[in-house]
Amino acid sequence: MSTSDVTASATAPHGDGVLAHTLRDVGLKVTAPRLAALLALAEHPHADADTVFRAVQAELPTTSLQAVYGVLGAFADAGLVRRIEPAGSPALYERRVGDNHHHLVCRDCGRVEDVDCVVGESACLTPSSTHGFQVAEAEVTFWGRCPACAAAAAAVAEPT
Amino acid sequence: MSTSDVTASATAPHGDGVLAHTLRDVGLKVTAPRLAALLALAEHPHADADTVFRAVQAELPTTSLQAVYGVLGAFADAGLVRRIEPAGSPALYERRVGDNHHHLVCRDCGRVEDVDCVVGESACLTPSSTHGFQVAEAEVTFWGRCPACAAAAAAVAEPT
DNA sequence: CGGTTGTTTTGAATCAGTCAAAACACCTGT
DNA sequence: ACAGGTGTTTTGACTGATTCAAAACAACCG
Repeated sequence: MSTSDVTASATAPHGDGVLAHTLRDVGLKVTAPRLAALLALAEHPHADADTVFRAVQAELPTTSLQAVYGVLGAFADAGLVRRIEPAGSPALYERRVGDNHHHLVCRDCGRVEDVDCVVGESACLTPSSTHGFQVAEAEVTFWGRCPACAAAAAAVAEPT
Repeated sequence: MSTSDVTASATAPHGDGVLAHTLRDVGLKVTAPRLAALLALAEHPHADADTVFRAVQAELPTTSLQAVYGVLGAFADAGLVRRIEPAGSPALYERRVGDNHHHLVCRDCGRVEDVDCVVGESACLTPSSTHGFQVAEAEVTFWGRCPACAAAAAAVAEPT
């Protein structure tokens, strides 16, 4: 069985499920590639364009990579997904949005985990000096080593 | 007059000034492109590789872009400069290093300003949940609009 | 069910950065 | 002072991620 059965009705080519409503609610047309991309993002909470592409392609083999870029761009513009770009990685997309959470990134393998805001929204949004900037958002990235990479590094250092 | 007179002595082809010592102190050979790059970074506190390249080229026309990438990479490895990669910009290099400061980035024009750490080093380094990661560093980026872009945006919205 | 508008396909191009080998030059030791 | 070894720079090609543009297509409104 596939991950989602797209039931066609008389008026809605791609069904009327939760995902379809999610799209319509932000004024986007409901298409198969978009539904598949939403599903892919649900399964891969921090996916790059290529990961989404491959997941979408598994269900819809004719989908092009450019379509995925278009879909992800539309999602980001609509506020449906957040786009993050950790140094050294391609852009990642996540559905968890609007809650001011931050990220933990492994320097070795690039793995990303979510972290709730440390010091509360207001402190996060208040730099000591703004240089006259209108500050809209504070983005926090914690860099470190994930458990797997820490274990691998320890094994190399102490090969017994 | 040029920005720096490189005085050749019997033993040191590229002088023995402060910048040369900076390089020797971290075990790097002193070369003209490296001195020029250090100067360029002093004049442009958040410069991308191309900006450094053009500044170096002004003094040393034969310098290649790849040399600049090499120089900046060597500086970063030696801890002489910090490399930041704000989303949507190419990598930027800055000489201010080791003081855990953060950045204010203009969403419109990409301008970058330094900001001292908001809540103190320890709080910055302590996420609420680490998912088992060994956290080494917290990077904070404040996104907003610089004064110039805010004024430009206001002028468009209110064209009178 | 037809038309409009927005989406996807197709194909090409750009930008930032990396890789590799050969020419070169800094620095050490004599 | 000078020659050698090692690290740097040049030269040239190449990759990965993303964007641009035009034509074919499909969702949605009436």
